[in-house]
Amino acid sequence: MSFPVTTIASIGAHEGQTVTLRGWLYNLRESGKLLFPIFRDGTGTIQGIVPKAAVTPETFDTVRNLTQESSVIVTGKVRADKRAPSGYELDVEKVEVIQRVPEEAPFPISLKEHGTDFLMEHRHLWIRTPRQSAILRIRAEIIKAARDFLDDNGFTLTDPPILTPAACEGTSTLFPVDYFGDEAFLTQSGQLYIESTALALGKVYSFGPTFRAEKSKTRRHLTEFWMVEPEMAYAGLDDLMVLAEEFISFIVDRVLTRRAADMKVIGRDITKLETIKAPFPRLRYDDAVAMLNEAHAKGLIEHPFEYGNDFGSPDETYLSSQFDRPVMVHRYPANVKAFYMEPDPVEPKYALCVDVLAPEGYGEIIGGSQRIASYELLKQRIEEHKLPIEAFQWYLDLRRYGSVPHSGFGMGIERAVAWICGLDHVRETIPFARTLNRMYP
RNA sequence: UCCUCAGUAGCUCAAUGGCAGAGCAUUCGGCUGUUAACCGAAGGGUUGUAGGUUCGAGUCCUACCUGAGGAGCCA
Repeated sequence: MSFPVTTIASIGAHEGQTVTLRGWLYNLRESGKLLFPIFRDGTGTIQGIVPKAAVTPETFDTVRNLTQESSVIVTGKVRADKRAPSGYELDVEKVEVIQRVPEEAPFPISLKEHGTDFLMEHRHLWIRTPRQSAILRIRAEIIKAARDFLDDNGFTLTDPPILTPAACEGTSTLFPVDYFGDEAFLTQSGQLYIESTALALGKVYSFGPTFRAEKSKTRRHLTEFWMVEPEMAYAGLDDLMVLAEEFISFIVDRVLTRRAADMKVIGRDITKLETIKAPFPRLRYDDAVAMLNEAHAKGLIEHPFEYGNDFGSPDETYLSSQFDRPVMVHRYPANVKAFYMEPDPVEPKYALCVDVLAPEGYGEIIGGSQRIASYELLKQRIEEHKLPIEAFQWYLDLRRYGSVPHSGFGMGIERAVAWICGLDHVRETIPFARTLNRMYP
């Protein structure tokens, strides 16, 4: 006799029915002749109950001798129970053991606390725990939401190359790779390439991995991370800021709607996300500097801010803490920003750029700008930054043939996930984080 | 690259310069409603590496290794 195979996430639809679950033993508690095995199947966890009097001696012994993370196929009857955290329990009738974890080499991740190094060393197993699984499901939802938003708003996915001949921006440190005897680099941004696809297709985006060889050791940095980068032809900075705030609002709303159970598992305070609705506050760089100076005068931030610099991490944290939703800081001094950014026609010392700072101290999650449309100005900027002009001829072509105002931004997926999940480090936002000191597993 | 901190049982951590300890995990026993269950017992150690000071070093000193947090840089 067989029963429908179901998932724990949808177990409520089978109340009163006998179902089969395929998963693993998460934990086992025992009270005399009662066993309480907790099963997980990748969609959630559910507690089973096995009274000695209700099953065969063989089934009772099998369950009693199960070890953490042994793989099992369980058949039982779904019963609503107020005592259960999820509202349901499983009256176990039959257990088939697929592989029993031997006790002399037990599953390393216990239910107690572990240190960061140990957990990262066992990341391939750590991801089985409820909290980590929930984060990975939320990450998937954020990516899907980002892509759905762009797909449904007329953007075409265009994949830029990952192997590139030279630095896109000439600033970040790149990972070199041997390319049949020549030197190539892993991409640090698809932007220059999607500028060209935007002039071909109008509105485009890329979604893919990005590599930075900088020796950053902070909670906000990975050497390999994922970015989503929309780019729009015939669009200026104001259009870009509207896109950014609607994009983020959509993603947050989608996560709150579809991943509420996972947000509960990780203990995220969602009242801090329910306020995330467009429009977002807009703050000129100069006004942000004024806020920082005022904060320093009141002793709220340690170091005085020197006009003309880019914001440091403590500065971003202070600025974002002043708002209940992401704040868009725009029009930075052109000389601290990338060579390709369009100067403000009103005051050319400012760049038509925007950084979106996430609330709660999560820092910059989006950086974007209107791109220089003029051939002469772009050529001049490339020369000023001492970039190899030959490598940028194709990029200059975009300004030779039908140049138009165009704009785009990049959003770091891991920083967005860290913010939305309320995590204290981006290493938990991706299945296998690549950091300065870690390549294993 | 710089600054700060850490490294002791499988894991998380104690130990005034004076016998190497606890909780969890594992094994055994007990408990019919447990929620990181609880109670009892057992096994489990080259104190990151190398050198030094000392009657005596997990503890003090020097160098190195590994990791963490932060700065810079960035998303």
